[in-house]
Amino acid sequence: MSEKTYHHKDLRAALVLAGRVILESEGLSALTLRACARHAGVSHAAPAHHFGTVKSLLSAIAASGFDDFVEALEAGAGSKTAPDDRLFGMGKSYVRFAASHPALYRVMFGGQAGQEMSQNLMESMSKAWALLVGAVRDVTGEPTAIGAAFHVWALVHGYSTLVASGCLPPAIDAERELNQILRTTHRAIASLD
Amino acid sequence: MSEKTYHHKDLRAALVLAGRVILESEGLSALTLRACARHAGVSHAAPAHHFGTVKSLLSAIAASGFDDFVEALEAGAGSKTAPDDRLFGMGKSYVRFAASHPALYRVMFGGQAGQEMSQNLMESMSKAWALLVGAVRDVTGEPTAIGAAFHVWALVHGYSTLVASGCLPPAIDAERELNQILRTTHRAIASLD
DNA sequence: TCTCCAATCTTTACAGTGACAAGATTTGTT
DNA sequence: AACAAATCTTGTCACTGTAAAGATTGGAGA
Repeated sequence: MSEKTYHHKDLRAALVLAGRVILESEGLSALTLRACARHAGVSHAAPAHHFGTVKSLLSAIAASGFDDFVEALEAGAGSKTAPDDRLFGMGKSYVRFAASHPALYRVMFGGQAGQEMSQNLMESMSKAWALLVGAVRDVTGEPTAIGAAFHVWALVHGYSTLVASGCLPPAIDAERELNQILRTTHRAIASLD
Repeated sequence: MSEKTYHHKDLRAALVLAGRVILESEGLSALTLRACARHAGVSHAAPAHHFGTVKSLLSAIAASGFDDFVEALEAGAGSKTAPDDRLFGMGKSYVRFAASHPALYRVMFGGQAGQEMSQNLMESMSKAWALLVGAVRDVTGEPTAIGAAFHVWALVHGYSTLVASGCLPPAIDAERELNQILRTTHRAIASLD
């Protein structure tokens, strides 16, 4: 890789990556266009042509995060065949992802989702949602398990944000509590409704 | 009220109020120390002595939000006597608050809670938590209903953030769905465990 | 192959922001 | 009445987002 070329290759991806690194290491307040530019070794105005506004960069980072998120969910379901096991695996992976990438997770969901989501972001998000609906449908047996899926989503999402924000009350073991909650909810949605 | 006095009275409260107004009307990105100062009719550096850093202002706004939040929860439980009704009322008020103050709600919980919470914020938050634990305890009959309370909290909090972020999937009626979810969870935590 | 154009990056510039320091005004206490 | 502490103002600096104009590159058509 040539060093001092005018830096042509894939700056857009490099900036997104730099943004994610900064996000995890220094927090959201340190995530600036100029910081990403420095991190990528380009001038401070280079990101402009790729992103224009800073919200656009945030949106791209969120989309990138959702891609990894979907991967994690699929890995969580894994090679298991029993619907219950698959849903439990997804739920655990969901929370684990939020816990290990708290700042990213907050960007993914905290960005005024309904407002100005890029098409790319919208798609990545829908993918995760479809994954969840499918897993819940296999458990409940309903043809369209939207209601139950939303129930599960709200539960796991809420648990994740609480954990990612450090709101977990003391004297609660995260893993154990998650198991408990998932089991209870599973019973509730699998039996009736 | 004298007009051109050196502006002595309760600037701190005025700044918090201005911050909340800006937050709801123009969003988080417009919430700056200088904007609050302008809104309150003082110089740009006036907030410094009251808050110092901008995170301090955010923290104060969050605390103020939690105070209103606790009020709303109490009003939601209202004068009802049946534990179930009280919990349901609180849950509905919880979501309604988040839906009608989305930006504020995000500040209340998105602020790296475990990190640098002011003492004031910590207390206001604990108050809401205690309220919830009490209501859940009355429903389940457990002496310490921490687990079940956390379950309910995660559920309602997740639902709220999804609604406040506009992530509600189309073809879902918010009120109706909330009722459904609350009922299902109520059955689950009231029966066993 | 050569030329020219569009995409990409750099340089320069400007308004806003957070934070700090030093000075002005007010309040309260002795 | 006088002094000290609290409160607000003015001035300043580094940093940020954004825009405009100039430099460099890669590729398409001759």
